[in-house]
Amino acid sequence: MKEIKGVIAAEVAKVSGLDESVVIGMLEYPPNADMGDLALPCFKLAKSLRKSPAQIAEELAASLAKLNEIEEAAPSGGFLNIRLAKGAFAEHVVTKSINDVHGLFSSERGKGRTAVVDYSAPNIAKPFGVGHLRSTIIGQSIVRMMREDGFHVEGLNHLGDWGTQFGKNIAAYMRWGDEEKVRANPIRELFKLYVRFHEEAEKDPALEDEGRYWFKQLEEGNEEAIRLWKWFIEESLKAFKETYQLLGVEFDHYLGESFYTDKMDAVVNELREKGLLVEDDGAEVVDLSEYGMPPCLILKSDGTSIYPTRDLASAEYRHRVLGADTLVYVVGAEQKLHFQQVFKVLELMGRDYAKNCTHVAFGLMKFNGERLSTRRGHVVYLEDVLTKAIEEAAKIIEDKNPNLANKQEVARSVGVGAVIFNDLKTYRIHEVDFRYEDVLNFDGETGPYVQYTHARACSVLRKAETRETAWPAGYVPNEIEWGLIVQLSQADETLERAVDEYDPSVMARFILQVCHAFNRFYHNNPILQSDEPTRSARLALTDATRKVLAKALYLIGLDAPEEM
RNA sequence: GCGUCCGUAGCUUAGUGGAUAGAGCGCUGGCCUCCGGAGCCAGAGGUCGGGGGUUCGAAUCCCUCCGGACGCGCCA
Repeated sequence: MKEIKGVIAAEVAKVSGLDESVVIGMLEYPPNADMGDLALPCFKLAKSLRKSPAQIAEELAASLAKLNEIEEAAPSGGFLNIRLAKGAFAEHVVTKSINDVHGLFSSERGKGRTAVVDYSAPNIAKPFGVGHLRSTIIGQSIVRMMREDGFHVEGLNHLGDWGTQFGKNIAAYMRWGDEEKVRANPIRELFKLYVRFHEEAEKDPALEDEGRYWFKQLEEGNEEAIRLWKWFIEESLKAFKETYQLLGVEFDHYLGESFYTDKMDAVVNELREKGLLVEDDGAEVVDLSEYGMPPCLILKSDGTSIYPTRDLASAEYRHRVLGADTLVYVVGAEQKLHFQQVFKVLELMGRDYAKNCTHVAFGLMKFNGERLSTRRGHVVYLEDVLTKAIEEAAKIIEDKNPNLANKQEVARSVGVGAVIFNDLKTYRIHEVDFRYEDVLNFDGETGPYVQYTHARACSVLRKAETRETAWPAGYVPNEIEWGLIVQLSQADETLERAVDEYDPSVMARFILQVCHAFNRFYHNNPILQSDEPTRSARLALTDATRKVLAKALYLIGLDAPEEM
């Protein structure tokens, strides 16, 4: 669609004297399909051209009508409504979908650039709850979409593997821990010990000192402390990786907070040399009052570092070692101020990549309207949620398609897809209230629905018994076929907007639009029983839809089973 | 107190300067001798939180009030 908009805009630019890119931005889709395929509101042009909008629309209509790509251009109350030449456009879109679906989506805008995307970031020895789901799948989708757009992307998992909590973990394990239990169920067992530590510490405050003592031991290299800490990480990571595998999520780097312990001095020294550090209440901070922000804490009053320091060191590492010119952080909205501060400090340090740092914030996840609180032990394990969804999918498969070959694998794809899609279909800033009744409902605008649509297209093509499909030259689509083609043609604009806004929900909504259009087409137009050339055209359109859906589903992290 | 974000149908939401505010769930009623009914079609359901303003045009931009969430140094 970008291409055809360019052609139209060039012509409008020539006649009106406006900038071509401005005209492209003004082109919109009419609210009603019978008005046309594209529309240009001419009201804004009235002032500069000193003519009435209606007159401008009329004049533009006359010159646009001459273009081969346009069937009709009609002025209507200050709007210019444009109908595309359907046959040629359809052939172009369908052919591209079938033979070069990557090209349909992408013009590789990110070519030559490198981005590091930070997502998921669970805490070692803590539950991986539904709350972590958002960062994980939004991040994974952003990684895939940016790669599609031509970026070189390094996906990074910034594990919470350092801090005073590990002193508590060690202390708790030494008092009450059982190696076998931890091995069998590392996260749940370690978390149980952690919760117990807090409970007992209420009665016996001396425990807190014990926790602090063990963290100090850890920092000073006590062998036993380090051995346990490494073991907790190893066991936790094993468990996390199982979940990632279930979700189909991957990382290029696992770099925890501890990785930066020896890389922070350089940052602190540079800040000091540049005169950015000031003493405040015993701590050292960067004053940001000039920019309307509270100071950014760099060293605590006891001289130790804190998370902004770590984030500065890690940004440097991502830029220098990993070669990133673009840094993306998929982290909850509650940390917005923190990232604004860190990015501002990077700017004050003279880092030019500071302007390419983005905090991709998302809203809190609630469970049945309640806030989840790890400390209070109010967690919902993602593992349990996924298991439930997979069981539900298996039940429905048993009911609707009992002869399916690889039921287990498909149930996994569908169950996990339901959970992922339920989350990604909503604008990421909104809070999400996680409810089983919604997640386990497979009707309507859901993961199973879009996967089903893809499987259905595959089924038609299987029955057609043709390997190659192609749009018959000169075939002009009917209204319903056209509706689907117009949807497919918007793949390029969709990817660009989704990447620019770092928002997978843009892609999810595109998928729903394509699915609605395809199912409408499917119900109203016989494919296999049609005469030529209609049969070929409809098969090609089905093939095009299948290819577009498979790609788009991949971009938001869903599998696209051919049967389900 | 200051700052940021959110408020659209019973519920979940799309639309963020253009034409009659679109969907899904739930509810009511149709559609399988036909390519997969996890589907399709139709219906009921809306003071776009309230009020002011800017504009040819406002759900969208500005101001203000109300409701909710989240931040505002020694956790991350």
